[in-house]
Amino acid sequence: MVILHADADAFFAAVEQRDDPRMRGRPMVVAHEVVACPSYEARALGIHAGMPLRQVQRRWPQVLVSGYRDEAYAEASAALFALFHRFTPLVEPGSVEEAFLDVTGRDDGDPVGLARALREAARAEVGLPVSVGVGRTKLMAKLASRRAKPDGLVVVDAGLEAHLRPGLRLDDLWGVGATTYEKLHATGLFDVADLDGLDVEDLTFVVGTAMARRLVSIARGTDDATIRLPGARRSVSASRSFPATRTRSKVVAVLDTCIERAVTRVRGLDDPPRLPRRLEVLVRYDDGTTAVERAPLDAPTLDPAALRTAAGQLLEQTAYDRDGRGVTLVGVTLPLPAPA
DNA sequence: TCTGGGGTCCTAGGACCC
DNA sequence: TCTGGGGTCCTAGGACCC
Repeated sequence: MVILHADADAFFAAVEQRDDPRMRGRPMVVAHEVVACPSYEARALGIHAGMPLRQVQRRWPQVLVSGYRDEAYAEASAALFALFHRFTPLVEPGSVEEAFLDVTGRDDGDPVGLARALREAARAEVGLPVSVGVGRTKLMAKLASRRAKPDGLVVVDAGLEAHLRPGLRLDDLWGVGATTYEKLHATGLFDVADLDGLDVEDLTFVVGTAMARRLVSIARGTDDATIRLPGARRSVSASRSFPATRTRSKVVAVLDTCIERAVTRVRGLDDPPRLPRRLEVLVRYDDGTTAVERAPLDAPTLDPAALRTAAGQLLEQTAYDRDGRGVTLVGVTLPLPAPA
């Protein structure tokens, strides 16, 4: 198997730098209140996603700021995926900016040449830097692309894989987050070599069945190289953060905007559009906690007025305006039924 | 340090049916 | 009338990803 992991570098920032010559080579961020994506030049200063924009502007006045241009990102993403599909039909999206490609049998025995061709085409035709990792499994390709960033190419061949695999830290594994690592750590397991000789039953009581199977297959080198083609979208959500507020009209106005955005995106998905049967409202407070309220709709609908009414009721259930905390984000999620 | 604005998948448990 | 076994569907909530 030959798997590529192709990953556009600092995607949102790179699109802005491509389209606006003044941004090129400069520290800049795509942000709205909070940094969503810093350019590599900005990262070099110590700026990272999630920083409040005001803090960035105070400390680094030279940093340029771009707002979001959703349409430009969607277009760039589509161009990227069209390019991926020229190399193979077996493309598994990871996000708008990255994908696994199974190019087994398509590389003329030269995976490096193929990966180079992909990077060059992305640069020439889409105008974006794309890092590529090559490996025998998705995990190895992903590790390789991580090492390749920014704007690089790394190959993990069989020899390097055999060398690397046992020493991989469990919290470096894609799919193992803080919670799972904590459980493994508490059991005395730190790296892949520690899994040697354990089987699924041994690990199930620690991390659950699905994770136990994954870990055992990673330890044995039989982990996943299967490309899963994308199915229909399962949900659409829209949210917006803002400086902490307890003003009801402000919160409701932002929520209404989110509903409009989500409805527009759902309509763009299918024709005729799938109608949500439920609605979720998300509220984040300035103490960092998050509340979600959900309820079935009276009838499946994309009518903004009906959704606003339902969302308003859910918002009231959060008691957002009565407990003294400030609200810093609101959003809606529309879960979508499977296509007919 | 775990943010923002998106998403997916897994698991547990309840409802309902035979 | 009650119990038990088994299957499916749905939802809530958590973990994880970029």
